[in-house]
Amino acid sequence: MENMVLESEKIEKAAFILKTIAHPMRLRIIEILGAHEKMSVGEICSILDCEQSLTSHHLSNMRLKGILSSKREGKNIFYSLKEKDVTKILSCLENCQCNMG
Amino acid sequence: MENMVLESEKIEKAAFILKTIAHPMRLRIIEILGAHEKMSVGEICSILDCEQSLTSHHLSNMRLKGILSSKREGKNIFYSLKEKDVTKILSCLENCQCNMG
DNA sequence: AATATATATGAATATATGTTCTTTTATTGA
DNA sequence: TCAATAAAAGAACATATATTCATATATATT
Repeated sequence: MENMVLESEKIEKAAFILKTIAHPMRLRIIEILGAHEKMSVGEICSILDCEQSLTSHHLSNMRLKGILSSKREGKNIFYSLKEKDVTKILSCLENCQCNMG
Repeated sequence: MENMVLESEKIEKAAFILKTIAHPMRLRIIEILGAHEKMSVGEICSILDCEQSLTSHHLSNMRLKGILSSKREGKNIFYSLKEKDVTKILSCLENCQCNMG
């Protein structure tokens, strides 16, 4: 294709990232971490009003896939965005949405 | 949350859109339609080098979910982006990716 | 009307995802 | 060392998604 924005390898990567974040809870997590630098699992749980285990599954899923990083401090484990840039996808969606659906 | 970019209903919507497009073939379709205004199923098939039925499934999936629209002209059915704004998600990804993963 | 072409549709299937519940591991502090 | 707290990990399950194959529908052409 002439005007391709993304070449083939990058398309795969893009799809992978989108798939990883395409879930309401995970988007909220990204939003929270976009605003907070780092946050413990417990704090995230209570903000999202979501069970520990489920929250933890989502968090480690995103960590495994390279979106988040984590660091233990005492009893807590703090998660943060590996690249703040992901939040740009959210603001982008914010703009797109008015017109769509 | 204080600094929320997206409120709750919009988060759901955003997740829905992301989920809908989070697939290599579908991203390519969006890319193509971002560059072409409208294109027939057959043309899309051959550009993607993808089987008719699979292509059609992806296309109607995205149409059902409000990302694409379609219009028959003779034997062909032409698809187009319902909102060109979706392509912004791709360019956004393009920028994000250099740093991620 | 018969045929060819373009596309959609549906069933079948394999695979992936999301969620819940239970158990385990790590850390701290008594 | 024991109990408490924080989080991870794993099994089980339900649900969703992607793909293939076969068939149906719509249009155009003869």
